[in-house]
Amino acid sequence: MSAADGVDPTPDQTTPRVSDATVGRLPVYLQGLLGLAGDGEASVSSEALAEIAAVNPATLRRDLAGIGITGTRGVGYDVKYLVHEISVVLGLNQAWPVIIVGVGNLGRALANYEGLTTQGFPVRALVDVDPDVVGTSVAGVVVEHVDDLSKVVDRDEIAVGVIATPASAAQAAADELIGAGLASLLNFTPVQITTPPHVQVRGVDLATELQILSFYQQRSTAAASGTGVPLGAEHAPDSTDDAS
Amino acid sequence: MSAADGVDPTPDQTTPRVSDATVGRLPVYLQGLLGLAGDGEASVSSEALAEIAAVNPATLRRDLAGIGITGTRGVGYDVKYLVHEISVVLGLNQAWPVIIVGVGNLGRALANYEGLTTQGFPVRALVDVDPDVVGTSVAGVVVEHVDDLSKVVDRDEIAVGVIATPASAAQAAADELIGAGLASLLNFTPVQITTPPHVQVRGVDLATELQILSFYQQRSTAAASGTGVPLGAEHAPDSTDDAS
DNA sequence: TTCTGTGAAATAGTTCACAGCG
DNA sequence: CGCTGTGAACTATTTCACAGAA
Repeated sequence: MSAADGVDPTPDQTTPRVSDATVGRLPVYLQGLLGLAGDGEASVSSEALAEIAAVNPATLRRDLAGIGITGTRGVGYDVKYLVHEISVVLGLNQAWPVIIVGVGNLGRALANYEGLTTQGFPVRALVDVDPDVVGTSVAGVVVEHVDDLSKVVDRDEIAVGVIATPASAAQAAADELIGAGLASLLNFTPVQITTPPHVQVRGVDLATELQILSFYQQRSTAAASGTGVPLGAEHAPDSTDDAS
Repeated sequence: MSAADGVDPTPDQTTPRVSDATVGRLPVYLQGLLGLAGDGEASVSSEALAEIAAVNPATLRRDLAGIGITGTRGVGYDVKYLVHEISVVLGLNQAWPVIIVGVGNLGRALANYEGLTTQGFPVRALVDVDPDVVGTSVAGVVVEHVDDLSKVVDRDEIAVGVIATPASAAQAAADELIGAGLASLLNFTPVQITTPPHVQVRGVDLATELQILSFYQQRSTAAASGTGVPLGAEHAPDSTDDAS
């Protein structure tokens, strides 16, 4: 029983089978490595890089071994080589043009975020529904109408769709992006969008992140002060107000 | 992380020990439940909610049981009750005032994002280093100088610090926030910041998310087209065939 | 000697499957 | 009956610990 789900005459071999957990850490390693490279470091030990990435050294070594990266015993890993290899594994040796749907506050901020372009995700297109916004230029890109989305995706060879619409329009935006042939979406709205299985969606939701922080903060405060109410602010529970 | 390691005279009992995996899903359930509540639904089965949240029903039931939430056999879970209980567990029955450090494009977008305030994370303070920005008003909040950060945190009873500075200033911002007594940080820069163990940091990094998307997109494209180069763009990197 | 690569053990998390309450 | 709550099996991931390459 290979890992394949359904019927697959070609079990694997072509598939190195990198675990999701590993994939999630690769960008962290890469980030740390870029810092080291900037400092002129030629090699790193798994221990040093693990510290930077805040993981266990064994985990790091296993991750690297798992994607076929090998170091030198007694020495460590070659920084430049590592950067290159991880980049290849992540697919960063090529550009992945991005379209942003929804040019409000957030969309505008994203369009202006140069980290995107410099990291290989050039913002090639912006679309919105608002006629007042369509035609304006943001970060050097002219905003087009969302009705032309499919055409635009095709024309600009877009690879990734970013959803920065109001929550109410998120599902529609996703549907259109998928209809245009995209299989990689990044959803900035707080709603869960549903997609066919071949589409990869990742969500970046502020509220979610904050709620998780809130949980841990509450827990640690409670632990510290016995039966703690956090901070100085004492808002008695109750009030489940917005049952919306 | 770092739950009790070695010596702990009081093993637990006070600590319900909710798993990280569960905590990460609670906001998703909550989101789905709010939608159901909005539709006027009075109760849900684990199956229905699991579908909305895209998880296995057993996982959902276990999560809920794990935080002490109980349903009614043969019926399901009471929506309003669930919303309330999850909110309490996440600590959402109180407000967690937020400070944003760095009022650039991103900081401004975050400050204007009303989702924050409506979900119990009011943006109470903004600080920046730029004298041109200090004194201006963004989203109804006057930007103060970062030198006053500690004072501001104290005055406004801030609970969460959001780092929206340029990457180069991220660590310094984190240090100041921690120095001001905060234990919950949300880092929007692409750099890994280091903090003492009692501080919870969560990162929302666009590049990381996109790199992960890139990986999966590349994998699926490769799988689909045999030996695939993705999309129409054919950037043959140099053959990085393994070097093992 | 140092530091990788990896069996093997330990942990964590998921999912099945079903007893049993309402 | 339908659907929860959970033992038990299973799968995934982490971590230890150490053999062995450079």
